[in-house]
Amino acid sequence: MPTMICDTYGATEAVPWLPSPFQGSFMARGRGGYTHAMVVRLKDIAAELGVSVVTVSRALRNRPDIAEETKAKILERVKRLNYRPNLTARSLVTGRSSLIGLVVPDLIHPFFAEIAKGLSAKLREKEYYLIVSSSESDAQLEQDEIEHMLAHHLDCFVVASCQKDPESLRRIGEAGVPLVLIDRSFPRFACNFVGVDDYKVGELATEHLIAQGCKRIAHLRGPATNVGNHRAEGFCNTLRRHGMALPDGYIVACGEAADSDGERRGRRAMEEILALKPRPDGIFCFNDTVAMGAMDRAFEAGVRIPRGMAIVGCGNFHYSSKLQVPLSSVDQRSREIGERTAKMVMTLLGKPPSARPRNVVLAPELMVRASSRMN
Amino acid sequence: MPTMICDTYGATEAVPWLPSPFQGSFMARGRGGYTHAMVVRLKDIAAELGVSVVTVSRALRNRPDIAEETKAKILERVKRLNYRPNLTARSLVTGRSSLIGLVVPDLIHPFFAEIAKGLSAKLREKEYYLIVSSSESDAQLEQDEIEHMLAHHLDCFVVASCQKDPESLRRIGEAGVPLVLIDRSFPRFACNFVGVDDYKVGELATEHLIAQGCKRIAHLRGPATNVGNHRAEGFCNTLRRHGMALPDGYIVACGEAADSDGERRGRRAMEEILALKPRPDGIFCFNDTVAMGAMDRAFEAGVRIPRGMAIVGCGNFHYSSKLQVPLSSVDQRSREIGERTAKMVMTLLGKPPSARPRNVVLAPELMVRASSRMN
DNA sequence: GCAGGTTACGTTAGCGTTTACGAAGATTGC
DNA sequence: GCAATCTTCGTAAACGCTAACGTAACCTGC
Repeated sequence: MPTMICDTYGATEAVPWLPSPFQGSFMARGRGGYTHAMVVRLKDIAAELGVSVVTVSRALRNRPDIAEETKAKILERVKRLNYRPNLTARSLVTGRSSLIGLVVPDLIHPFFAEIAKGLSAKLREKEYYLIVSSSESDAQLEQDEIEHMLAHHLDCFVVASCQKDPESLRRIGEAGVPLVLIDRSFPRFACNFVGVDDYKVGELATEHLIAQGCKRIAHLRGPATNVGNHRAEGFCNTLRRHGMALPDGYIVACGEAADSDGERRGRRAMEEILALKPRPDGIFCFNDTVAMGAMDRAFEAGVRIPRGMAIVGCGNFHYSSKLQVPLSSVDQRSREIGERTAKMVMTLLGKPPSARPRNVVLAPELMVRASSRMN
Repeated sequence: MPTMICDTYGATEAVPWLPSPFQGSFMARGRGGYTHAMVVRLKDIAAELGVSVVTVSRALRNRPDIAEETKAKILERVKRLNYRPNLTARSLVTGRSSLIGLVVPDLIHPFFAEIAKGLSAKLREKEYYLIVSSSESDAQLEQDEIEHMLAHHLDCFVVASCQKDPESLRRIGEAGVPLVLIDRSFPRFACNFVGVDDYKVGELATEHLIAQGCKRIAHLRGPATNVGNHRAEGFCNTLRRHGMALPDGYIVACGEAADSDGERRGRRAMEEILALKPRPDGIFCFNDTVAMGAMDRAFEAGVRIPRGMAIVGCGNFHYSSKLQVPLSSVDQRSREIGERTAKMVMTLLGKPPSARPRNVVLAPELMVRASSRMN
């Protein structure tokens, strides 16, 4: 009975829509829906106290031009009646919604989940909220999502884009909404950006493998985006700087290598690697999922890790340290990306949209584990 | 240089706020902010075509009382001018925001991340959006978040609550907003609910351990919430049904056992287990994180898994299958919870808030892996 | 005692959209 | 051919809030 569904579970007693503590002095919100709940408005409080709506509004927003005494009286009533300002209405007149849009390729991916968490935590302090959308690494879907979210008049967009071409992202700017790209940037598209230096990622991993004594280092590379390209460039240049060879077939493309697919692609890539002669003794993988698949396949072929082949991944996913052979990995500083993004968003909200784009580029950090530790 | 931050990265060419395709026929949005972008309104389209605002609105909402010819003309212009309805304004008058609030204890936790993803995917189809908040398993924070989110006039709340007492959740209902609890319910609080049958979770895991030949089964139990209690009850009753003993010390409490903490608590719990005589030969753990910590500690003590001790976790986290000894785990059907929740939310939106609460209870599914497979 | 300032409010006019209602013109029925 | 309907549109009012301005009342200072 794998999908049994029942409809009686737990206690079924009273409905949670209890009668309100205040006695129905305010009636339902007219036309909109069926809402029979009592929603307190500025008008209600004003009427009760015999002051004007604006005065109540002033008290709530802590404006200077109101007597302390009146303010106290109003705030007391506000609290007692459990008044909540209608942010929708406020938004309509102020032009700010206190909502930030976050679009990422995959919400489950620990990297993006962590960013979302960091971002959300920081924004909360300023009473901003996050509208999230997972684009499933689908460029068209991402585009549609952004288009729809624009209608909600968000104050800022944060996007880890999977577009090939940033053209559709311009529309965000055209709508007058600030945009922060995270993790992924575009070659000829100047834009606020928070992420890690991916060139350094490649450099760091490769330097490490060289330091561990690897002589023939291969790279399972990612897609032809900025991220994939920069990591590959870092890899190549580091080899060159050390005067090391980069034979044909030492760079295997794994494509998108999204979470679900990465392992399979890693396995296939490793098969190509295993067929090489001489066989590489160090592998820098585009991400940890690819690395996991590659490692699995190497095990099956009887390769011992790290002695027979050292492996370094990328992303420092949560489970990487818990694998059979804990995986060395370049950390992407996701938490900090989230927090720094929040900070950037907050400053952006105060600036006119024409301001010069800002970049925050974090240095990656290598976590050395058993999969590449030689001593 | 662990935190190097630079400010020059990638190309810096043009600002993304390009001049709009339409020639400034509509000016900036007045008072609100500094937005110099041109936002097209109903009024603008109406003026261009010499019709009234309402007519344009009718065309956009596909109302019947409009001539096909006029509609076509309007829609063409709408498309050409790249008009987007202002959902904030619409929301103010209709009383619906097309926004759903999701509050979970931890966004990074794969279980909740998956729910968020499933929910978001289904809601997207109906052009609803998700406002998320991570409560960090802090009851007070959760309460504050909900309170703030209420001000945004969301259409529905989806909450995996970490309250001890559901009292604060009533306020959602009082505000006239539907509420769906997920994963966690409350004893005397009737409310819409989507989740897994936690009693069955305990039953399933315990039955399995018994079937594998375990004679002395212990439980590392979770918090004293519905979830923790139901799993423990399922565990106890199954043992009883099979006439098996449950000696003192065979149930060890691990408390909240949130993601970061769970491993540590698992380790500590396992220490208590290891001290028991006779030592248990099967452990049902509250969740996979606890199981991981427990397993680690057991390894250190030289226990062989599953022969010396079989272990079953709960949650079927992504990494559980990739551990040194792949962990058996009761799957929580997170993806389906997300999708079913979306479905419930959608039906709730059409109903008056007084409707009788509905329960969707999914059957858990056991994933048997090496940590408990005896044959 | 009065110009000039300050303090503490109220009045008015929106924000961009939808709903309710009304009215002109076209169409129908007999 | 005229009342009754249907079709297609417009006008007015509202949703809950805030910005801008106005205006009493009260303070100064000399």
